[in-house]
Amino acid sequence: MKYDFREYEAKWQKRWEDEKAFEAVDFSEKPKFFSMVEFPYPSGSGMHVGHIKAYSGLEVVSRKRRMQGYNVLFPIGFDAFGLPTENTAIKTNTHPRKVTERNIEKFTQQLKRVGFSFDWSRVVDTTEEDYYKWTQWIFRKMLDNGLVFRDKALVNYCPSCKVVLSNEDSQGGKCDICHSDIVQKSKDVWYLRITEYADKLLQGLEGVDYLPNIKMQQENWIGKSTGAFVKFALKDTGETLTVYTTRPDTLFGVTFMVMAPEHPIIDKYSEKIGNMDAIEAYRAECAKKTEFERTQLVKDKTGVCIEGFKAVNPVNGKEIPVYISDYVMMGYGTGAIMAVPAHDQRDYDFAKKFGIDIIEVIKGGDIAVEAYAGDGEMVNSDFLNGYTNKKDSIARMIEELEKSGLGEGGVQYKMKDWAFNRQRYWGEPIPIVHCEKCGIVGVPYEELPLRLPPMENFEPGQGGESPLAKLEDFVNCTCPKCGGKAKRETDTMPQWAGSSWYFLRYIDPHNSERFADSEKLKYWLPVDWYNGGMEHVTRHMIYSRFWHHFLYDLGEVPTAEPYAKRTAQGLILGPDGEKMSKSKGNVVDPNDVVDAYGADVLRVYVLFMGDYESATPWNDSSMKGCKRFLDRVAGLCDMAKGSGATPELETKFHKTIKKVSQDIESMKFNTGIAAMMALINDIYDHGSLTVDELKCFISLLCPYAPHLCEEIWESLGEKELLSLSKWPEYDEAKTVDATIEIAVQISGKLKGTVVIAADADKDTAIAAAKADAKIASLLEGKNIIKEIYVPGKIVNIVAK
RNA sequence: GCAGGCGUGGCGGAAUUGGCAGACGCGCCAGAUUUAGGAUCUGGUGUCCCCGACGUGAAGGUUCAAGUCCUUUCGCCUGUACCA
Repeated sequence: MKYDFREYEAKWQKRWEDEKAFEAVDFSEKPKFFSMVEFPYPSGSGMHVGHIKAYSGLEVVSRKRRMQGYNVLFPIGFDAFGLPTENTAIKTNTHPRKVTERNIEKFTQQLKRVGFSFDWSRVVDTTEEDYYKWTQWIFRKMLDNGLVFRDKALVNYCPSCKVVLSNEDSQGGKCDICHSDIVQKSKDVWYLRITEYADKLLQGLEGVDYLPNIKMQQENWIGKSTGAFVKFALKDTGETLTVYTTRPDTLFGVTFMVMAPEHPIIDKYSEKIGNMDAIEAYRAECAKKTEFERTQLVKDKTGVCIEGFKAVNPVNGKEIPVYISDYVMMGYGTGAIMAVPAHDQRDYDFAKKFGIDIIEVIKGGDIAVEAYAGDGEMVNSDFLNGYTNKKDSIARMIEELEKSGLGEGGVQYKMKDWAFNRQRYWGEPIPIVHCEKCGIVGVPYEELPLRLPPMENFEPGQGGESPLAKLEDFVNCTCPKCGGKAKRETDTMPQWAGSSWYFLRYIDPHNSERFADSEKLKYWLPVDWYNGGMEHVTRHMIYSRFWHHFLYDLGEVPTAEPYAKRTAQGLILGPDGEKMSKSKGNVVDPNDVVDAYGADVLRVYVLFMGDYESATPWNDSSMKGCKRFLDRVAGLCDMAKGSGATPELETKFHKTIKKVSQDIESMKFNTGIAAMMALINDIYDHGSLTVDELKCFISLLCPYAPHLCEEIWESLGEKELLSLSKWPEYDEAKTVDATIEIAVQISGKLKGTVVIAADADKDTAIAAAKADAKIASLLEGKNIIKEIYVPGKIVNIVAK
């Protein structure tokens, strides 16, 4: 047979679809396997080969599991709300709904051409009303449960485009679109209180099977720290300034305090402050910097000393100055710090610049040169003097603080609450109304979905408001509570919302009563294996784990954790070794590859090109090697006759089945394919194989190159689909060779090899090695000091 | 700065608990076939001073034995929120 993919790829794709070969069955008796890939954002430029690699991993796993008798749910959908679609809509004067439909169609066509075994009956689209109804429903539940609140926040604002920008779109303080200067603007923001779940999210990591680096990234993102809250009296105000510190035991080394420039206490006492002008000027400077810029570590600290009040160190009564500086953020801790310049480099730099005292309280460094952050004996610290273990000194200080009521132990998280509103059209409307009398009122559940109203012009409203603010019919409404006049919230949800629960909708995508049926949830949850990009392992995964934990607490889902296992694929780089991007012109379109080489070659190549978890550059000629491999597979048909096993090949077959099976489970697809290539080389060397062996070979290859394998399977007279037939099994005993070649070393240097029985004992192996003529001559006249035999590997004779 | 990761032939990459470094593929070289190109087939291909020695970013160390373990160091990539 020839590898003539144009003849049959479409044929098999149609047959899989006609026979519903890959549709999951709810409540099947078979063991369930829920494998999920990150659903794509359907962009206008279509898919690139990176998507194909991202999906091919679990595609192969899923196909193998089906052949092993699992009831597999391998779904796909579209995360279709988002800014790029809205921008395309504005630019081309097309409704985002239309743009989305067009893009989804394009993606669907591309995905189907590659022959992915998705369950196409369960496709979800986050922008459909019967999907976002439930996104809004979950949000409403959060509102009812006190997890939604409103607060002021500083946002990146482009005065020219009149839009709020993400940090990503405002790097370097310039707007990504028009390149004008960004300003920091205070704005009302809806928050989800994710910090309430910080501990649960941290503890939940203990029971899940994520790659270790993924787990660590999530732990660091949540960032739990233990320390103490300490109260400093502000003299002449009656106010206390509370700070958070991880090292309360360094309190005797505090020589000044720093507040974030935006700290509200400054405004409260502005009349007492003598240099308010200087402070306002400094604040104006800070407002120009984005958070991104403020967070760049700079040696040269800036700040202003507040004239008007001083703080009192609670442990020694010393009066110390209070500064404002932009290295302190409102968003972490309390927005103010106690500065210990001797033992914190940032405080040290600040103290040096402003000529503030530096008092050593931990011995071990040279504070004339730099801050010392290591451990050591406590000095200059009254009752803490002599402590050498920081755990003890911290505990003692907390004890003292709590006794005197000047502070208490506490924990802090790096993780911030989730800013949940965007001033955009193409997103889920936030189901809230603002009533003059009742305040914030949720839209009643029976009124969901709160539909995105039709609109012509998606340009943002005045002063960076959502486009929806321009629609009076939408904005003006009656309060669900009192029936009086009210206004709707016009902001929409961020893109993260729809993707926070989509795995639940796959389980029951057409349910109109509930987001998913409880029994089905019980059957399918958790997702057994979730694969996606490294860039989503913190934000997306933590957000969706948060939503799931919340639903679990409500009793709506049967598991606390949504994902039992998580892996991540590496990027495909352009042929130039750079990240693929339109602007660099190094993007490879999967359609072009399918046209020229066929879907099977594309599938095999993206998994063979390198380690699945690492970034690998695309290489056209390397892909041709995969084409040659499939040519040779097709060629096996002409060599196959008879049944049973070929003695010369039998062990090789069993070894290959084992290797391919294991490598799929550990996502070492490249070495699994290499094993099949090595086997086919052996078969060609041997010159023939049996029909049974051919069937075994194509069964192993089927998850990778299903079209070709189905075609060969059919040509052998089989009527049922290979994709649903049995995965080959191996006999462990037959994976071992009778004789093996082992290396022989003399004093650790390789000198030759010798063939011995696989089960030979140490004496036999060493005797065989010594019997070798070359080894014998090299050993002549030498004293043998030690003889080592590592079974199946090596003999090492240490001689002098 | 912090966190995570990576350095192996001309290239992508292989190497259980330390046990024959370079599997498999690309590329390259030679031969066969072909009017030529392409395709295909066969053989070869880490380096060198080639019956021997040297080789996994660099330098030390542990060991009978190190790509793998330890120390120091250099370079690169990714994420990032100066986190008190």
